[in-house]
Amino acid sequence: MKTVFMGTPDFSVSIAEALVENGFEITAVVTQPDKAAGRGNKLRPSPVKVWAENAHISVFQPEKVRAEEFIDVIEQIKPDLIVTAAFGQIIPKAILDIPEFGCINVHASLLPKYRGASPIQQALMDGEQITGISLMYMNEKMDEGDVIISKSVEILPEDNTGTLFEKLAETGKLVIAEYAGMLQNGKPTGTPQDNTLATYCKKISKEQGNIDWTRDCRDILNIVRAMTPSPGAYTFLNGKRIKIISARINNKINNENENPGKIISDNKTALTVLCGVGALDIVMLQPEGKSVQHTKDFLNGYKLTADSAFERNI
RNA sequence: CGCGGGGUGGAGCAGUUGGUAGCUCGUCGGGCUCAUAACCCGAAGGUCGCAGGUUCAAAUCCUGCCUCCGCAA
Repeated sequence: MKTVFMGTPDFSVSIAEALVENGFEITAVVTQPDKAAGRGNKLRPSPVKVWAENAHISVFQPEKVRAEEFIDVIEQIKPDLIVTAAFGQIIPKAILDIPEFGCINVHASLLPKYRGASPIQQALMDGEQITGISLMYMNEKMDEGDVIISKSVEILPEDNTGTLFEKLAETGKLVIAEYAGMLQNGKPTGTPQDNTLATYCKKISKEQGNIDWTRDCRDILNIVRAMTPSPGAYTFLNGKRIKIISARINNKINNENENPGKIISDNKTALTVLCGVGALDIVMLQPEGKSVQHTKDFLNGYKLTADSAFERNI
């Protein structure tokens, strides 16, 4: 099965690996152009590009896949199948019509819920307890095509975007394997989505990680989970930015608080922050310029005072 | 050349008018206790990121490099 793979981040790499493991012949990989990123603004290739180069697969990085020249490229390759996973661009009909087995997309949610750019983060932010992987045929709309396989994944209270990402990547591999099996009987058929149940998620922004301590502790915890490990949930202490990596609901404080953000600590092991409703026990955090550390270690070197409090702005 | 912070015993930090290093936690041993993650006593553990330079003397000053991290894009 001559396949063209399109994807960009680590999640896509897992899917690409699964394709190879299941006997798909990836003849070309399409990924986003290198961008100046990170410290020093150096050009960084996407994870998928790195993977493809190591596997000696030719890489295409079109600025826009709808460009004529790129469509010509795909026509020349004449793939039997195109697979996308977190690619980041809508594929034009001219390309969708090329492969005999169609264009399929691996999406990290149980469609029709969470169509769009950040299904994993949004599910966590909403406090969902279940999500999953959907394998679907692509059409010209975003994540609206017929679903071929849908596999659910449980979200645990301690999950964050990082851990859920890994679980979904694993599940994605299983889905690919299942799909490979279905191909034995010809082109699989999909089931149309119920558009009335559809929900959408936008790309998340860094500003969403700026913790508003006046909110309910459950909401704040969900934001922390959704924003970790990247781009991170943060707050400020004495003008210094501190990332909250993980936290737990403090089950001794359930009431509304007058001074959200206030820190209650024994300066030894516990660091509790009052929220609008309830409170959170910080488990791991990361001070500006420092590495991730346990609350206990943080308290060891940073002595708090009785009126220490987290603030929303500097 | 985007801006900035840091690399000191296992961990988190202090120590920059230069004089071979200190705190808290942890670890190990002992004690107290019905018991303890609590308390008391004691011990081990560091060529202060690397390489040069200045100096009688550098963790502390200068130069170069490596490396970790925050912000911005």
